[in-house]
Amino acid sequence: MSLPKRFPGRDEVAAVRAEADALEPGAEAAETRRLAGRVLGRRGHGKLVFLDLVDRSGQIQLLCSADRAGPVDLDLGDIVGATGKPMKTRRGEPSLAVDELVHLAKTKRALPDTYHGLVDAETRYRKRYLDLLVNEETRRDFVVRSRLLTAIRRSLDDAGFLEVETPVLQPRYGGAFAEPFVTHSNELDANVYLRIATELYLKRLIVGGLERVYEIGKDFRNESVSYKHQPEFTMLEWYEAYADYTDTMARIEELVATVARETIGTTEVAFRGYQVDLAPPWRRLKLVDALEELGLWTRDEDDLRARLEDRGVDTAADRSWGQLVDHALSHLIEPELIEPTILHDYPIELSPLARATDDDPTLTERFEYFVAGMELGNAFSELTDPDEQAERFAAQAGQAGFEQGDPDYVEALSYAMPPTGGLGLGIDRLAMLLTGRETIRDVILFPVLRERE
RNA sequence: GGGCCGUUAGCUCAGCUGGUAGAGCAGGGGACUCUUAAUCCCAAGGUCGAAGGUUCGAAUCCUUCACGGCCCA
Repeated sequence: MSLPKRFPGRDEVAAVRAEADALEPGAEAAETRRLAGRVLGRRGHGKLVFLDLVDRSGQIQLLCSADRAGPVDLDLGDIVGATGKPMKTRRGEPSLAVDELVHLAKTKRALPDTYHGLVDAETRYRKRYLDLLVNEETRRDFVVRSRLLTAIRRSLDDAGFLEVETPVLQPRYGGAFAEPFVTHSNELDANVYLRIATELYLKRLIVGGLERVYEIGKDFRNESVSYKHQPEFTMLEWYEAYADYTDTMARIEELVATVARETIGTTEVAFRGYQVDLAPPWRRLKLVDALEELGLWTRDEDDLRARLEDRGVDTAADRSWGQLVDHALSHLIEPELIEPTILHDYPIELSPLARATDDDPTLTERFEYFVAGMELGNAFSELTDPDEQAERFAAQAGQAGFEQGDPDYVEALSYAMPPTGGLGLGIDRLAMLLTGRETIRDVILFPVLRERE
């Protein structure tokens, strides 16, 4: 027997539920409604059967009496279409009194336990469809993620930004310190890299006069996996001509607060045991002051290494003063930045694409911002001078894990780039914050896992 | 890469110092017209992650491997 290929005129479960909820217990509405979804609960009572029907909008009880809808023959997990009238049971449960129930799809396997849900982390990630089916919170959190992206786009579009797309496959990778994935183009007979950042292409567009651009897309970093790292992750980058990093600070704190209000209805979030308010203004803290407070501000590499070792930090892998500062930042400062904090004015050695500050040529107009001990993103007043950019690249050339240099990008700058404020925001981390999920795997539908067998 | 923990029925979990595998839910059969983890009765369900080893006997002890989780690098 062939099952129906469509079910037109469908109503949303949540809407019908609201309609039914407004009735008096025992009452039934006059209007017919049509619902479709998956049956996740059944309470048989002889010729009266109660089903729990779930669609993306919510859950409602179907009341099927044999004399009205005929016998009910289905398994938990089947997808059905129900036609009937909104009603409220004598016990006050909003329901649909079913006149006709049709099978739209039949399950051939038993669903995971709908009471305990699907708990096993590995199965939840490998078979996300089951996680979504059975765990309402999973469904809810991925809706939040989707709305968050919509809210970001709306905010930036309203502010006059253009959404653009730049290459994922790049002949030369840049814009961040990271290990790339390498692949090969048969046609070009050349290695190409999966992008680690969109930065250098987006700034070419600023040179080209697009003034305000952003891209939301995947970056790829061939590095370790942790609760806040995945090899494939989603990043927002924007670039705004005629703005500096102070303008960017104002824009990001406003954006995050707006997105939070639009997606979860509040700027107050609970994350990793902390309760934080994302509403601006965020705390501003100079990196040098933060280091000084810890007794770690020194320009001397050996001295800094000794002070870090005194605090039990293993610096064996750090091969420069800059790396030591970075290590101090991630191990000793970042975990303490609980309230939303903008940490600014980074050493020039760590910031080859950022413009120097007016007061101190060894520092740059760069900031990173943190919430609940986790970095959300990175931003700066963009270095626009082609000669200085070429020198900065040269200074880093050959150092493992550092910026590779990009002559084509330097050439673009030589056509004059307006002063520009740029920013990156880790979308997955923002999703973690807004959903309260403690691991990035819980906000990425299909996180990386090793292949079985 | 290192340390620790985990892997038993479709799902959630028991299984003691080694004696040959259990429950609840789901799935099968039946009863039941206001239930909501509905209830009740019946029957069924397993390469105990994999491979070796110790032992009369291994889900249990040992070794290696796979996958996952947490922490560290």
